[in-house]
Formats: sequence, C-alpha cells, structure tokens
Amino acid sequence: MAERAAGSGVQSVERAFELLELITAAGGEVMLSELAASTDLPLPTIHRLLRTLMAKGYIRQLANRRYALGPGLIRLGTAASTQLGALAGAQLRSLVDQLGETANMAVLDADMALYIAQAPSKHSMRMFTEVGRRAHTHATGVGKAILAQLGDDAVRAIMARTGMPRPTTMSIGTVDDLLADLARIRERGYSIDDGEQEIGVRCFAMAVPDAPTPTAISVSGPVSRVDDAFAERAIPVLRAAAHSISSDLNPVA
Amino acid sequence: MAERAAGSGVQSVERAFELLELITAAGGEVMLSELAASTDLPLPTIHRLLRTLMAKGYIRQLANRRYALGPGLIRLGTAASTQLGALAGAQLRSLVDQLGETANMAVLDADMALYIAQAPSKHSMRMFTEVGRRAHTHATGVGKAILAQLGDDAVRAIMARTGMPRPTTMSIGTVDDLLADLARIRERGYSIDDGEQEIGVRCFAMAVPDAPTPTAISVSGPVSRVDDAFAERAIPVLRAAAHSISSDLNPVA
DNA sequence: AACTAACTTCCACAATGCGAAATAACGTGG
DNA sequence: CCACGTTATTTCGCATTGTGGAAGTTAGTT
Repeated sequence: MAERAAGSGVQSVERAFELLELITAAGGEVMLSELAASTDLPLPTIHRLLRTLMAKGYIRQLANRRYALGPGLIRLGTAASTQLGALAGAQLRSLVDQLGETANMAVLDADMALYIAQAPSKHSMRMFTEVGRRAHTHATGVGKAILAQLGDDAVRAIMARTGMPRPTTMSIGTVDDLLADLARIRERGYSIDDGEQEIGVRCFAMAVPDAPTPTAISVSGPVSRVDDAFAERAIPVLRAAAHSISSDLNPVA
Repeated sequence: MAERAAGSGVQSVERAFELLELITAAGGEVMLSELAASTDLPLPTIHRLLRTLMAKGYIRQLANRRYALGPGLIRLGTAASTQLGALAGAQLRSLVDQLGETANMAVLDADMALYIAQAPSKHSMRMFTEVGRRAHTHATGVGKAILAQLGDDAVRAIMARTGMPRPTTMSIGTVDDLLADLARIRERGYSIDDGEQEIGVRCFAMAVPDAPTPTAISVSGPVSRVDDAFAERAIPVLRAAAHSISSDLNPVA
C-alpha cells in the first residue's frame, strides 16, 4: 500500500468510520459485500472491523445478515449535538439580548435542518422550536441558509429525497422557485422565512462560515415585531454572531 | 500486552471509541492528559487516535487545547436513531391498530428519555411527542420503564444530575417516591404515567428486553379512553410488541 | 438435495501502530 | 517579560497488530 505520511491517521480507525458513513449513506442498512464493493477492502478486513463495532453496539447485524447502525452511536451523536449547542449558546443568548427575539441554531442532518440550540426571547408570545426537532430545509430560514451553502445539484438531490411539503400557502413549492430564492440569499448574505413555516412569523437566518457541517443561526418572531426596521438592526448583529461561532468552531487562526 | 484472542476486535478501533465514550462521559470536552489518566494509554497513542478522529470531524480541538466531540458524530447518531425507529415502526403501528392509541418508543440518552419512534393514533385528540424530543425519565411512562431496568444507585445518580422538575401536580418529586414506584414497576412488569407528564393523560409503558441500550415502548391517550379496561387489553399486547422488538434487535436465537 | 451467494474463520506475513524519548507550545506566577 | 511547570506534539526503531488470500461455514434459492 502507499506509504503513510508521518502525522497521518490510524488506518483501521479511518476504515471503521468509512464503513459507518457508508452504512449511513445507504440508509442505515447494508450487506457486507455491498461495503466491499464500495470500498475495495477485502471481505475479511471489513468483517473484522464490523465485528469490532458490533461488540460495543455501534453496529447491529439484522436477521437477514445485513448490517445496521446501532444504538451506541445515538449517545455519541446527541452528546456531540449538545456540545455544539453549548458552544453556540452564549452567542445565541447575546443575539436575544440585543434583538429581543428568539435565536436558534441548526445543522444539516439527513437532508433536514436539525435544531441543536436555542435561546428563547422574553416575550410571552415567542417562537419555540424544540432542540432535537428536524424541519424541512426549504421551509425554514435556517434551512434555506444551509441550502444556500450547497451547490444547485446537491439542493436538487435533497429536494428529490425529502419532497417539498408546504406548511403554509407562503411556502416554496417548486425546486426552481427554491433555487431562485437561494440565489437571492447568496447575493444578500442571509435568508428570510416570511411565513413559510408558520403564517405570521418572520425569520432571518445566516450561515455559519466554515462550520465543519452546514450550519446556520437565526432570529425569529411575529411579523408585527420582526419588520424591516428590525431587519436593519438584526442583519449586522446576526453576521457578527455567525462569525463569532465560526471562530469558536475553528480556533486555529 | 495480553495476547488477543482470535475473532476479537481491532484494538485501534476499540481504543478510538473508548476515547469518544470517555469524552462523552466527561461532558463532551477533555484534556489529552485526562484521557491518558482514564485509559492508561500513552500520550502519543491517544494523540494519534484523536488526530485521526479530528481529520474527519468526529472530534474538534478547542482554543483551550481541550478536545470536544465533533459534528461528524451527529449524522451517525441521528441515522442510528432513525434506523432503530424504523425497526420498531411496524410494531408500534401494530400497537396502534390493536389498541387505538398512540404508541411511542424511547431510549435512555444522556440521562433523559429520547423519543426515537412514534405511531400516532387516528383520534383527533391524541398524544403527539416529536421524535427527537427528550423528556425527563421520572415524569414519563417510557422514562420510568427505562429507569426500572437500572439499579437504585444508577437511578439516584441520574436524578442528582437531571433534577426532578414536576410538569404537573401528579409528578413524582422525590427520589424515594420514585424508587418505590420503580419497585412496583419491576414487580408489575410495566410502568404507568398517570397524569405525571400531562394532566388527563395516561400512559402504559414497558421495557424492551435485552435492548443494546435501555429502551421502552408505550401507549398513551386521555384518561377517558385509557382506563382500567384499556389496561387489561393493552398490557399483553404491549408485552408481545416489546418482545417482538427485542427479537428484531437480537436476531441471534 | 444441490447449487450458489454471502458470510466467517484461519493463519503466515509484513505493514502499521506502538510508545519511549525528545521537542514544542502554552499558561501562570514572580 | 521570563522562567518554569504542564500539556501537547513529533520522531522513529521495533514488534505486535492488522492484513487479506484461502478455506470453511451458513443461508437462501432452485
């Protein structure tokens, strides 16, 4: 095999995670020989790695001999999600302090926007999105900010897989309309959800630059408060928060 | 080192996951030397494994040189959660078909009950718990069924970490009351949430035997429908579903 | 029952991962 | 600002671990 550079990784660990990613990409369930075809690794090598993952519950073998992701990954995943949420918590609370409306952070996960952190506003009537909830990307501010970081082909593929349900009459319903909106978002530097997820609620969202996974933050509230004047105040503050989170995610200068 | 048995795992992969679990257990953030103390592995070995995990985003290094879980684990975790949810889906739908009330499945995750699957009933008024939502274990049927699988010391430790908020006046508020209820649950073989999470809602839940992580399923609805007669019908059906899911999770005879 | 496909185990071999030693970087107190 | 202790990172010789071809086993299909 190619000589491995000093300072590079541990091959077996890389291979193990490659298998986990392949199983995830395949919908969570595969045959060993499918993994062999995807990786060019020999069957005994794959088997040994899977056996290691099975022993600790990261992989399960189904009755039909196929391999599936195991529950051991759930706690790692939610711990990671909590960690990232905690990292952003201070920035989101600062957004709420400055703008007075609820702030959220979401990541792209399995083609959906996964909310991983929230700082609620003090208003009695406020947006409440549960951490852990997943929403369609095309119908949310954070979702569109996330999609705007991807290429059109990737966006088309995601829409093909998830469909484009319309929570409200304001929701975008076609891929072409979505791509046009994403172009505007890229030009403007932020996304707007104008009653697309919920009538009467407006949301401004922005991508977190250089996040290890597509990530966005947002502020949202009723249109009576989240108006154009609010937008003028919010955009610079949102941008600063996004960059601050980006710096926290990427501490190397 | 001890000679490794034939058919055992890949040491490097085991070590890598051990480190991930230790970081998770430590709250998601550690120093390299803390990992060394916990594992007795030499620093260069730990460093090489962490470097491998960092390269693919499963680990991040913070500005303070500590190591944290990375976003790469989130998609593995949610994919695993979805997989398990899909596995139970058929059984939960069968429960709904037979009993007419909403069925849920949850796993213990970071001291909370994480809902990973649901089959809603056809009633207009029905329980709706979002998949991905986490609830306190002491105040839900699935949570108490999960806790009943643990020892009293483990339960005390969890309650110490999470606290015991009382969503309703019916909620259990002390560890002693909880332990007493858990003893009854173990004896009876199922748990009951009688308005503890939400007034007017009753829930029957049962542990899934031999699940790789503490897991429980439940049926729930308004007390007007979920009465004692319902319980008599529900308990055997719930038990059968729990065992069926257990068999699906553990295909080896 | 026979055949085929897929999975699992064995084992000789050498490449990878190991870990002691050395070096580098960071934080703190004077 | 500097010295020092602590923590992290890199190097490299070595041998243990992981590799993968061959063979054996199991499950599904005809």
